[in-house]
Amino acid sequence: MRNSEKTGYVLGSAEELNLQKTFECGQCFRWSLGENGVYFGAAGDKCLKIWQEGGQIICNAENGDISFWRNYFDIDTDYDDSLHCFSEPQYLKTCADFGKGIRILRQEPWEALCSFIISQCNNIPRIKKIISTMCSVFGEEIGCGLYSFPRPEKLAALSEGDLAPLRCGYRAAYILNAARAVCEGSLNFEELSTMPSEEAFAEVKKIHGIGDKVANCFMLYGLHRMDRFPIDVWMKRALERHFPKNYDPSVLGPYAGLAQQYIFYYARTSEGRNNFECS
DNA sequence: ACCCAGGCGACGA
DNA sequence: TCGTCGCATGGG
Repeated sequence: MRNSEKTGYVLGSAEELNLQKTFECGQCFRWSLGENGVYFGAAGDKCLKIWQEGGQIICNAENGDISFWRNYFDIDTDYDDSLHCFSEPQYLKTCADFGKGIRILRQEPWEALCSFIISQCNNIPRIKKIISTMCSVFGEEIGCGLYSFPRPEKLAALSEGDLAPLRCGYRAAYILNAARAVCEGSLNFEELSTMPSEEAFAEVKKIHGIGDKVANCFMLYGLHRMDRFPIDVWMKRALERHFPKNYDPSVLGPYAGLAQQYIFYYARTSEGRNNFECS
């Protein structure tokens, strides 16, 4: 599996893992496109460089922890298995074809929860900026010029005033509250990951500042619960315009979350006034 | 000036 | 259970 050039490892094919779509579909906020088509970014306290060479995706992990990244990119899941669920309506099929190569990243639970608390009533470039500042101010250096995502223990000890440099407004109180809930044990990621989906959903929503949308995003991206179907303003518009009235996404079964990602990405890309990146 | 952004909680009907 | 509002900030 070892690539002949540099210290790169072959993660998979560009067919099954499309870097541009995966990083820019709105599920994660800490990846950037650098020189020569090389993406660099971080998850938790690990950084990575990753790029396409021919039909293959090659990565270079600073500490060589390849199993972490195979898990992160969900390499062992065959996404084609889900496609038969997305044959109707036609709009969904279009979205799924368009989004082929997107992978639902297995992000660290706290990072996903905190990121999507920040995302509420916010735009993607600004979400990225707030998270980047949060990491550089409260995280540790991890190489590549990047910083780790601050642990809840670190944030729980802070005051709202300490978060002022983030310029995240009213979300600061929600961040601190969630961090404290994690530290006190009232929000336990390991317990949540073993609970039935709806039960875990109700449990997460007990935290002040976490509603339907953030709870679903946390479960989909932070716990890899692929049945969750977050609905934001973009999804709402897409559902109103392109799906039957009172459409029930649970007909998408265990892959509803993946369908949601395809729809969100397609809606933003094809109908979007705003793009994903800063102008 | 006004509107919007991967929302949420409080409040009133 | 439903709609409406303020919340803090920045960009178009």
